[in-house]
Amino acid sequence: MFYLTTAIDYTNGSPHIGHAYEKVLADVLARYRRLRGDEVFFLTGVDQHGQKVQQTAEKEGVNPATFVKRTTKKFLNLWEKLDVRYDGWAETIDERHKACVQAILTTLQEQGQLYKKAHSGHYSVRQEQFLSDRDRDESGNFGPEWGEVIVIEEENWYFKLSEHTAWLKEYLETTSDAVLPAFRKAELVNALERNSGTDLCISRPKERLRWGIEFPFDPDFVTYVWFDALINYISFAGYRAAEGSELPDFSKLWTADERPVHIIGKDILVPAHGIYWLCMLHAMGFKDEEMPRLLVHGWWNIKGEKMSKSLGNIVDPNELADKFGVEALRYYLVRDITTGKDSDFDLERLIMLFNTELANELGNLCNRALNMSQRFTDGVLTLSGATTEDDLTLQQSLAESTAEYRAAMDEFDVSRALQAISRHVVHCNGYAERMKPWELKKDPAQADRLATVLYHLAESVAHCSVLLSPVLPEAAAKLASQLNRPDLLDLRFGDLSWGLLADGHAIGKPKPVFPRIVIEESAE
RNA sequence: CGCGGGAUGGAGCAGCCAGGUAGCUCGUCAGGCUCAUAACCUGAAGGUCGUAGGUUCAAAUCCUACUCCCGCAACCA
Repeated sequence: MFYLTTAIDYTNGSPHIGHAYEKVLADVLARYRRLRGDEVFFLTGVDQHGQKVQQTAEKEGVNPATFVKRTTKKFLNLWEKLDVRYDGWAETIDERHKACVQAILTTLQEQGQLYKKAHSGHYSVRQEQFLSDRDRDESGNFGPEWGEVIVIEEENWYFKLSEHTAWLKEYLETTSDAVLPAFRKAELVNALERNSGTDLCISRPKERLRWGIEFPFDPDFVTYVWFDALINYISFAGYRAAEGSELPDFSKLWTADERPVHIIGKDILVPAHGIYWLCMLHAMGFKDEEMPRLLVHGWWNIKGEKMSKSLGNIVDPNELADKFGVEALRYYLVRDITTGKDSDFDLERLIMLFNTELANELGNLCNRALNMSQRFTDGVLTLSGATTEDDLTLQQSLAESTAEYRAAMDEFDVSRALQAISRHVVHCNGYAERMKPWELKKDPAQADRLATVLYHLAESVAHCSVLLSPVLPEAAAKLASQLNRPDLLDLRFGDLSWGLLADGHAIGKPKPVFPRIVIEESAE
């Protein structure tokens, strides 16, 4: 079983292009693994507790539960719109999740992994948070943005993180695929060296934060982010689930032979996932070979700058999907970035990539191939002709592209996989140009040759539609249906050998699947 | 000596981990084709791979130093 998760999004605002990227990437990988024939469980969801939610809800004069329901809906709607198909949906206000968190806390408490300690420090009454030296301005004072700053003492629960960092270091050093890509691991290891010896504060007193999960053995406290949000990866996978919870069977999802993959952004690797989460799992008794692999993706920047609310350059995925189509957006998000690195979000590139690679190259290939079959052979494919060098080269091109596609996808490099498809598409267009079926049809003596050429083109389209299906499920379905073989999408990777289309198969009528994006008004 | 990323023809990128003719897309220029979504195909111009050293028969790729840009300390994938 391939168990794939994403970070869960904080329900304090609206989803932006980065949220969409992560989920589309996960969806593509999940669909690809299904294509490979693997059993897949894809979990995503939302993080609904915490102070920010509590504050924003108060500001808007609603209770946090209502507020959270409203923002959660925005994410749910977006995933539906973008065709993100998950198997499990995590909401941290879910009672089953709370029960799991509390069970884990109880066990760790019994095992002596938690302790209570008083901490005194500078506290901003306005911002409702403790301040550190980093929050001081140049002159060493806390600026007016913090309002009244007082010194208070507060008790909290701590997790003995320091008892696990030695293990973590060893684990990271001996596990090559603990963090991908490799340079992210280097970052994590360095951070670990600087940062060991301290424990992790995991609670907030209720008078400060009500909107959270109550400590089972100390009802004056709620958990603070780590022992809540991070737990979602196991709570919704059925870890310590009660009878009749309708959650999955944890022992089947979380296995050593196919370790889970967590897709996360680069910002939450250090320290949240790379240190806290792995140490938490270790404390719970997870073995090295059960540790999740962390697939760390980069960010979409805007003209070289970070996307942020304060800069006002947030890109809204809803708008893009409405304007250019879901398929164009999905394609762009996984095509124009190398998994792990940052990329620049550029509308012109979105349009350019869709128009050239999908509309012009692939779309046009499909359209011309099917159209010629319809016009020249009444849509019936036949295999009677002899196979020439050109035909074999095309078949080889397809085989190579398919292999490259697979290798790239297995390394989570969707962009490279898509380029491999493109390479074959271009080969096919060149093949059509050289074979000139439109000339062959003028000579009745060439009927067999014509049929062979058209078959090679149609067969290529069939393969491409299958390969494309993880990224563009809707377009793939349209292509398969135009080929009169909607069942193509039920195929597995291993079925992809030459000859998907049978002798005598009648294809359907072509209709452009990727209409070019034309920018009418240059306004904006 | 904080940590990390980036610097490759006009633009955007890949290649670097496992050295061996510098690759892709867009753009430009010149041809060709007409089955097709003004789509397709062919060819050309354009790069001393940030700088300076080093290792090597051989360096974009490994090592050292340096320069510039961007992140990590603010909401945020």
